[in-house]
Amino acid sequence: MLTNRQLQILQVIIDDFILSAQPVGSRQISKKTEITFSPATIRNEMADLEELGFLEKTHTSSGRVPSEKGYRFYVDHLLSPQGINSRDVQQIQSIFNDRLVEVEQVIRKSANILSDLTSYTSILLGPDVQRHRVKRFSIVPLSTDTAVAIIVTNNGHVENRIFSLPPNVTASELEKMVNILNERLIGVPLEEIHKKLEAEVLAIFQQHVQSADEFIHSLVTATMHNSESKIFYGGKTNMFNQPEFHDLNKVRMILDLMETKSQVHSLFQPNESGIHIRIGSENKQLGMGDCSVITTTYSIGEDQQGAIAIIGPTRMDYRRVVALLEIMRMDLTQAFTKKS
Amino acid sequence: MLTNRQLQILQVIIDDFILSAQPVGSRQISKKTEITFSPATIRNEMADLEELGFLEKTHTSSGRVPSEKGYRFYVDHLLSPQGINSRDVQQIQSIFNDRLVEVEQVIRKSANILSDLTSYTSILLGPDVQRHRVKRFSIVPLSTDTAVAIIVTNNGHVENRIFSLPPNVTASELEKMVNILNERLIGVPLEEIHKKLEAEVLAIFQQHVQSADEFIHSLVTATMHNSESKIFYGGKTNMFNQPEFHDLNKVRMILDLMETKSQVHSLFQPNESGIHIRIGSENKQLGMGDCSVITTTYSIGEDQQGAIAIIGPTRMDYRRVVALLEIMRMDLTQAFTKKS
DNA sequence: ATTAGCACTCCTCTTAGTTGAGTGCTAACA
DNA sequence: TGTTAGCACTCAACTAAGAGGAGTGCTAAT
Repeated sequence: MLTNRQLQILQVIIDDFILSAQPVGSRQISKKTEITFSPATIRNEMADLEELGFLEKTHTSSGRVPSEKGYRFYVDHLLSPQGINSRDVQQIQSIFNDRLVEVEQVIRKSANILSDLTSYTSILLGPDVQRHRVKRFSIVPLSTDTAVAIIVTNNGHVENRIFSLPPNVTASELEKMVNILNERLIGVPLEEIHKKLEAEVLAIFQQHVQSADEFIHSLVTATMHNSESKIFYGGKTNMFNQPEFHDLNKVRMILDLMETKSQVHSLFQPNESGIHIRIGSENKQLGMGDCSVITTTYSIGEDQQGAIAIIGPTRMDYRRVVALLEIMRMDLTQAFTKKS
Repeated sequence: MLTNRQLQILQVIIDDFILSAQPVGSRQISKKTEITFSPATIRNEMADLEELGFLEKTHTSSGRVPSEKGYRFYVDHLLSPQGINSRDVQQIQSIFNDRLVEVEQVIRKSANILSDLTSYTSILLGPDVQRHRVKRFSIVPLSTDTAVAIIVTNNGHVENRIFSLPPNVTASELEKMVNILNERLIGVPLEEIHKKLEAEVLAIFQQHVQSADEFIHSLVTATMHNSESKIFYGGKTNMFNQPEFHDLNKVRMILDLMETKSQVHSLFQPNESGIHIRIGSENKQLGMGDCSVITTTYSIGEDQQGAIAIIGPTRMDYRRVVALLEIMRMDLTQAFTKKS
């Protein structure tokens, strides 16, 4: 167990390092007003903290730098909630000033504001389209053998996909099919459409139209690989400001990661609420060893969730980011549930 | 006017520099098999070429490096067309192997292959949606005061926008209006919809429904700010490989530029066909002073165009890129006009 | 007109020395 | 016994000087 003095010193060191990005020495610490003991004492304590694994040295005669374990302890035990500057709060509120109707717009703006306020990179996940429910299904023929299927969801999201039409489908048949589809699919979540098509709709189609098999098959392939939730970025190049990312290779790795949808999705905790922090090597993605990721979720309507991630160096201003995410999460949730 | 020997030397220097990124000296040139004269002679010629502005030195006793004027001369007069490796051609053809129905998919894949083959960054512009023509217009109400307007175009593209519904619009009124809209708008290019709405449709609406004004107004604002042509990127971080971009700030500028739609659009020549090359400071965009941009266009259907840009260092392999773009442009044009 | 030879330039790399921030340890002190 | 002053030691960062080498420009010979 750490003594109070050790806790205090650890806190001061991490707070200082987060600001300066420089190894912090005993003399520097002793100058802080809240520190009443001498550099020598501090050196002894630091040696102990290092032995316990909370601090590291970059070389034998350098100041101390927090280790991952140090950061972990810091965020778990030393992170007193921070009040946020009212100017910042105002800026967040400004997202909702101009009555943006579309969810996308709000999220896009949120991403930018978050990256501005943190000076890190933000990634926001929009609502999980797979869980939207069908509001209307329509089919618009384009040529003799192709048509576009359009699904409007309860949230006003529109999915569309071109698919190939079996030969010799008449207009009246098509109309009939669209009617059946609407009867059967309204209220069904997108992720279940293809099951529903095969389980129920196929049988009905077979009674009414020719080439039902092919038709359903076409529709199933068209609706199967439906889009995942959309990804919005803010401040993609903000990490260039951080001294720890002055290395081109690191930056490249992270930028490449952000171009890959599956990798981006892997940054988020599956469905858990609250704020999650992953520090350094706790991130398993290639090239994220020097990053910390703070994630949280927000609600959209009744049963849908979006997610927020902030990516920064391990030397991230955890306190500030956590506070900002807390506000953002609440504001977004409020904005999106009030409405629908 | 340059002598033949000067032309030959200029060509060799640029070809060599494009490959090596190192200033090239007289001895190095004299070793090439096609060069029959001595280093001293070459030095004299180089001094002349420098005086004429085609070459530069990085310092008094360094080898020569092409100047922008040198590159310009090179691409204008020394760029013999290059046959492309059959393996590369094959890879380009592979885009069209698997019958991708959707234009977007083809373009996305093209962007990736282009950046792979060139090892530069590629940007592709999809068709100019504004010039698509309305195939079907429909409106799906979401709540009492909002609805989503959906426009399917002749190419199977789907535009949709949420707009606010005037109070007290009945379902039958809505149906009536959609019918009128379809009668009047089918075949109209998206860019002209709002004009048409105000000029023709408004008058008709006024005869049939209440609150026609508001309704049209809502629709106009919804269709006014329609999406520009979609942008597809390939190899965004490829520039990290180029030694001239080992400077974080340069890279950052370019990456930031690529995040800004208007900036990206400014990279493209307005509508001119053929292949265009802008070298170094011929690019007016901030941070593009060390880049060259090669652009061209391809056709989609009868009257629509997409565009391709390759961004690399001024020390770009112009010959190869031009040859690749030529092929790509033709293949895309062919693929997209055959179909529709 | 071409080229060999040579002095000169200037980048790059290495080595050595200096400085300064910071540590660990010992001994003195309250 | 916990705290602190003092001091020797370490090591990164900076500076200066020198060696090596690639390349040039000029002159004179071919």
